[in-house]
Amino acid sequence: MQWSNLFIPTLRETPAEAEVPSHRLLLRAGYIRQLSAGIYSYLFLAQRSLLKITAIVREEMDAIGGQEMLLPALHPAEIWQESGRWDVMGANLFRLKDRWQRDLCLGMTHEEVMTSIARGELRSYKQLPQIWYQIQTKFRDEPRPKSGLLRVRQFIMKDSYSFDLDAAGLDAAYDKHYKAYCRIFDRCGLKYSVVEADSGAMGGSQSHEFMVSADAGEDFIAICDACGYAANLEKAVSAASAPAAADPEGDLTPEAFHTPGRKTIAEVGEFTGLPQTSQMKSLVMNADGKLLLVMLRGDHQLSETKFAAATVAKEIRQANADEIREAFGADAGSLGPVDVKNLRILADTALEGRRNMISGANRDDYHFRHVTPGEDFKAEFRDLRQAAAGDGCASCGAPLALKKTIELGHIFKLGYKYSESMGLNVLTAEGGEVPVIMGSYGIGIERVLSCAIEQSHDKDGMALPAAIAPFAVVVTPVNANDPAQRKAAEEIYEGCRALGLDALLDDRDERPGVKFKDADLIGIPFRITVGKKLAQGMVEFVERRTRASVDVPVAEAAAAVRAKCP
RNA sequence: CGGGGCGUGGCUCAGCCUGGUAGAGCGCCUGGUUCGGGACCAGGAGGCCGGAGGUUCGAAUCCUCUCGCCCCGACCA
Repeated sequence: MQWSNLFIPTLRETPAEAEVPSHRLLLRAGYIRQLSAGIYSYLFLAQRSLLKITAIVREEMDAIGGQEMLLPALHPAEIWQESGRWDVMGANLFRLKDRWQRDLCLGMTHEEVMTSIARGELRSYKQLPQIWYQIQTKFRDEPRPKSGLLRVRQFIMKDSYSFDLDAAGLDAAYDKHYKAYCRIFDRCGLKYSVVEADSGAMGGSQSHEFMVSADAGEDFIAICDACGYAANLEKAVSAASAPAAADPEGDLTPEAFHTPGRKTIAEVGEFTGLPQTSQMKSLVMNADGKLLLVMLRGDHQLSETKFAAATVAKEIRQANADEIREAFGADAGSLGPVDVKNLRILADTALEGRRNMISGANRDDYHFRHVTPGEDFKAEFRDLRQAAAGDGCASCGAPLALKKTIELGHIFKLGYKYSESMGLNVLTAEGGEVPVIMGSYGIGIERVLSCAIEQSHDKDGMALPAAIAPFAVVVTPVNANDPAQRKAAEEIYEGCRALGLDALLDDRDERPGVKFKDADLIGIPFRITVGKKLAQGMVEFVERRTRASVDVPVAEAAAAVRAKCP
């Protein structure tokens, strides 16, 4: 294509609203324009890139036997009510009414629709297994859209669903997806980690996330460089670091002492001269309306995900000040586990075996010293804390690192959640009726592009992987008014096209600086510059990422690009 | 939902405190000179200052309300 005919609205300056690199560059490079908060128009360049990404996704999904469909974005409330998610999803679900005042919503995922198709049609084990997928626009009324295309209210997602007779079948479908996702992200030129994840509201037993490390991300993962263990921070298991000070020996009795105005762990630590690791943190939680006391080491943080899993509660939150006062007779800041009779107490495993620690005394402005978990109070010991940087890896003991990441893809073993709630059953060989076991697998298409930019950019712009760049190569005559340059550039451009390359001819009557800057900005991986060396029959072949430049004869330029592209 | 910030030509911003009906740079259009990393000269187009109401002889500027956008936190497959 000829640049002079195209709509590529590059900006010299960064629009004020953009903060993260991918957002800045998508705007500056003329890929996207914002219509409203979290809602973007994808212009020519973005669309080309997204089409390349979806083509790769399609190829790999088809390769594992996936069958592409396209399902409605507009759903009747009934199917969401059946699965129970009409209520669970709350304000995140876009809801609307039709002219008859019937409730509808815009699909945020498609488990319900897929299951409703399957239950009408899948009747026999002989029809299993199935993998169905689609590439569809999804809608989520995010409380806080942000960071360009990273968190938006309308986005494209590849979602697939597997239907199997039994757990072994689900394992196989899950494994196929796992491998297909690796191939997809490899082909897209991304560096990523696969981590164990919480299956959360989706239900189900096993789940992995495909994460790209980036400062713009909003998820944390814990990762062990030594053995490869990696998990979402919500779920990561670790060996707690050693306490900073040894516990006092002996079978000591809790002893109250006055701590006027000392409420936080840090304040009590300063007051007692003891490190945070010698203290216990008492958190009061409300799980489905019941209060629980949670004990953690002073320097640890509660993982609400682990807590929710331990209590099997649907709704958890921190208890409010009134609830705390009523149950403990003291305010937060002076709470502790000693003599707590009527509440269930959960304690983190890092407290198991510790002795003679500090805790609140359930009396304002008093704490206890010499509190021994298991002796001075009874508790159920569970892994409840969030892993911290420097904790030991649970598998090999090497220190864990925390990384900020963007979630690109997520695969779930759903189990029977939807087949049971929505009545998707098949007959077995024995003639009995059993629910179908399902899996659900998503990829955020725009996030692939955003992550590629986050991973591959410099001060001049994007440096996209060739597989997903809107064009593979741009042919740039330095002086568009020089007939010889023009002719050579056109020949090379046609040569590239003949070799099946997506080529762009920068035929604009602009100064060379402008053309180079724009080419760098929009991230075309290769550039052929037709300039003064044309007199010797040579042109320059420049690689965007490395800036490496080699002179090649005009007749060989197209082939040189071809050799570098996937 | 809590906290903070911002809405002035396509973009970046000044003007607002101390009211007198709008500016710069970039971009855009025309002509000319240029042509290897965002050229130069000359001429030109483009803004009811987010919206509504109020104060005032007079509001981009002061007051009230409202809408929108961004950031931090909470929340979040």
